[in-house]
Amino acid sequence: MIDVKLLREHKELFYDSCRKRFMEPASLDRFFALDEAWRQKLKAVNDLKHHKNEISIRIADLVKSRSDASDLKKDVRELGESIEKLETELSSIDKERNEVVRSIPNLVHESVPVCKGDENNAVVRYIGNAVVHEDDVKYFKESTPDGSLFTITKNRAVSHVDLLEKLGLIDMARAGKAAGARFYYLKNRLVKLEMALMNYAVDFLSERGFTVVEPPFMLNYASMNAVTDLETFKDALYKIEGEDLYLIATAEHPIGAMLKDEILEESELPLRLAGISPCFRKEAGAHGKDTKGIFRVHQFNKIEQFVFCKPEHSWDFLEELLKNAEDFCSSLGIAYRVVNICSGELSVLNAKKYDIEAWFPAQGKFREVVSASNNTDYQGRSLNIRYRSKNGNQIVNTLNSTEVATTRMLVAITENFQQQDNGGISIPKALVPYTGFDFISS
RNA sequence: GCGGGGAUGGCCCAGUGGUACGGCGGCAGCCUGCUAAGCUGUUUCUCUAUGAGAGCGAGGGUUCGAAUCCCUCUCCCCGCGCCA
Repeated sequence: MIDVKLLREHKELFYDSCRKRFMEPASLDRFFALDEAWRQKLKAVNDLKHHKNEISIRIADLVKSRSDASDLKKDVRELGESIEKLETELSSIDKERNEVVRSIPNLVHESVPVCKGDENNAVVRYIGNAVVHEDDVKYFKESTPDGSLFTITKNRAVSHVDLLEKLGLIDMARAGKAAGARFYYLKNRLVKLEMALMNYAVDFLSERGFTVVEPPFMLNYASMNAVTDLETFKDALYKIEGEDLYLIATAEHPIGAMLKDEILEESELPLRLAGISPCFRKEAGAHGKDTKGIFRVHQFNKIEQFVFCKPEHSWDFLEELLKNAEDFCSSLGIAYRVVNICSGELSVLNAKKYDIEAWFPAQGKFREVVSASNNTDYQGRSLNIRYRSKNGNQIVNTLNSTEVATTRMLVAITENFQQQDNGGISIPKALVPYTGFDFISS
């Protein structure tokens, strides 16, 4: 959540941020109305309580000296009733105000392009040498900076669904029968390839100073509500029936919640954590999108980068996390572009977000494979994670970024590394030490 | 799942109905050539702040008054059961 003190003292920052997000500032107006009512009510309640405490102390004296206190007791009982009534009103105002505060989005960073729609995201850079079908050259050039390196081909790459089915590496039909749409069975060498991706990513981040963590795959309501904006995400999260448990949609959730309500030493920061977990998503709003194959699924594995740091370092860390993910893509030989997500498409938590979009030659498109966000102090405040400093306890900043989401990267590899002559898939060199083979054939 | 024990400020810990004791650590100041020691103050949250309110795992209840008594729940420790 946002800093309520900052909101009171610099309301213009928040109205400006709302405008950048193309949101009505209704929640801000509502907050100020409720806050005013709350303060008045609080003052009244505190005055009554003060009075009550004073009388209680007098009663204590009377009781100690064995005198009669029944008149005073009657007064206090009546006071108690007034207090109870006011407190009920106060807590209902407080509850609504807190809900309103939680709906106020993070401040948008000044470097974020102000506009609506993914098509207006700013292209930051393009890296690699994409193989582009001749029909897609126009789109490719429009989607990348001038002078970007690419290779034109006349042969359209086969879709991952067709190729993987043909090679006996996935079974979508039976997954549909057993579990439903957007589930999959991976088979044979594709399983090994996925494990190789995960092992490689874990080693990659370990070498860059990350502590590898396998977290709980479910969280309780309090943790989930603190680590993410549950109102927005409840349609994306699976709830366990009859239990206070939600399946995680990313390791970001349990890693963030890991330090909930803790006070860290300044010397412990920054903390670089690499979470490895399955991710469960309802994809409720994605009807009709990417319905075939394993590009958009209800369950996938992901290695996630997460950083807890001091506020003055978080913008450097956003670049570091992005670099880690970029280097990983590059090392696999996947061409990609980096986009700076525009203000209208940011989540409530984000101050700024970069996506890495890999080149998918069969689709003839750049598609999201990585998302790197700086949530500044927004998530840290909801989680109540602080660190000791000379100026008192301060809220940590949190950042997260995909390192690799396996299913999307398996699709990228399948589309980019398929062999036109023999219909097989070659394995990116960096992964061969992990797979133990360098080719998948029929 | 069953039985027993526990949860108090950043940490440790006292507290059997009268408004949370003491220690450690941190911070500030004093004192000594420096350092250490010592001494003094301070230490959580909220508010319209020379003041007041809240806070003893969470939520209810009894009471003028609850860390303390009662009920429900959570987590941790010990033992039993079950178990990859």
